[in-house]
Amino acid sequence: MDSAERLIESARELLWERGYVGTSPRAVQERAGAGQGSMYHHFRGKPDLALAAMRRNSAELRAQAEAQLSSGETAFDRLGTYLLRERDPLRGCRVGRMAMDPDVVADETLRQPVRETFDWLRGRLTEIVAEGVAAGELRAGLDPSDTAAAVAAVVQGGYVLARAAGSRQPFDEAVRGAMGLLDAARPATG
Amino acid sequence: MDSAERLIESARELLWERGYVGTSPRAVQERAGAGQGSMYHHFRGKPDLALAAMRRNSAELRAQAEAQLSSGETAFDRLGTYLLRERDPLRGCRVGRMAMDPDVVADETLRQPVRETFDWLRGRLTEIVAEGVAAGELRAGLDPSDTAAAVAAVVQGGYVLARAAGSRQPFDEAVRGAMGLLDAARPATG
DNA sequence: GTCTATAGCCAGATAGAC
DNA sequence: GTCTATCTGGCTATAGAC
Repeated sequence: MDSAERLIESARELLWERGYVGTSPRAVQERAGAGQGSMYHHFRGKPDLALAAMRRNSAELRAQAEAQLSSGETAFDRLGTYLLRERDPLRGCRVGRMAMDPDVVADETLRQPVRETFDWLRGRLTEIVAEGVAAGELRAGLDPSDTAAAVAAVVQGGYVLARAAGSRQPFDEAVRGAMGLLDAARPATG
Repeated sequence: MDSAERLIESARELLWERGYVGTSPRAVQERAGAGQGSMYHHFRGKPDLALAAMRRNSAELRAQAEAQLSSGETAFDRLGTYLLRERDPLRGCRVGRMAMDPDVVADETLRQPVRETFDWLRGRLTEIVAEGVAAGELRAGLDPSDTAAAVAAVVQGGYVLARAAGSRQPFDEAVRGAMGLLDAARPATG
């Protein structure tokens, strides 16, 4: 693994742990075992390196989510696979975390990978809910787009509750709660 | 309003806008129109001032939430009042934001007001869901604690989605989605 | 209570040697 | 490509005068 690669990987980790504001080029270099000169040779500066790291984080998240969202027979199963997948709630979401960072949100370029990731996720969830409704598996009154946003929000909000509590319990409760509500929206049981 | 008061108010605003890591004592002093000496006379340092500001943010949030959670005839109405209350999603939550801050989460003292706020909120929501279930207004299978966590998470996650999108739309969708799912959990309509 | 001075360290970046 | 030197300025805090 060359220097540029190690710098990106280190930036990925630090952005996840400490956010954009809390991550310094110095700290990234140190973790990567690279010097100042190396970093500024490969990247224009902090925003440039962070962008490369964030794009990789986004791609990774999307690949994982897609795997879960396409796994399961029914729409309800696929939503369940996504919601109940094993996560580390106290670590939070490596992409969603960036949305709380003032310097990321203020910069259109830096925000782009974050925006695209969640646009895609909500779109994908919307499709699945719509399939469920079309198949009569979820009640007809359910708005696919709204329901999809709620599902995505439960996961992101679950991270907030878990980190606030210092325990994964609120996260687990929140996703179970979402599953319970989705279950209530099944005509067969509702 | 004296200096100490202005410092706390300025810290409140900056913590909301930029988080703990992104807020410097210098910036707080500048916004408050107070000097170094004044700040370090009234507070031991950055953590001490931040703690005072966070406690006030927590108290304010709790008072607002309690007002909404006690407004409405039925449990379903009270949850609706809470979820659909007017918010500024792009600004995010002044308490939940702190849960994403590494230096806050790492320090038990700083995390305390954040933890207490969400412990209280989830507890309060749990009571309301339990009342709804007991009254036959929400289906019996619904777990009060899990459902409460899901409701709280939708709001916190809605902020993440809105800030990622640069638009309040995903937030509004998420809370409408949550309302739709709660509606599906009413025996009368489900 | 508030001011100014001072301190040591870090952020973020540039320049030029190798 | 990577190194070291250097720069400006901000962070967080302390000390002592007023």
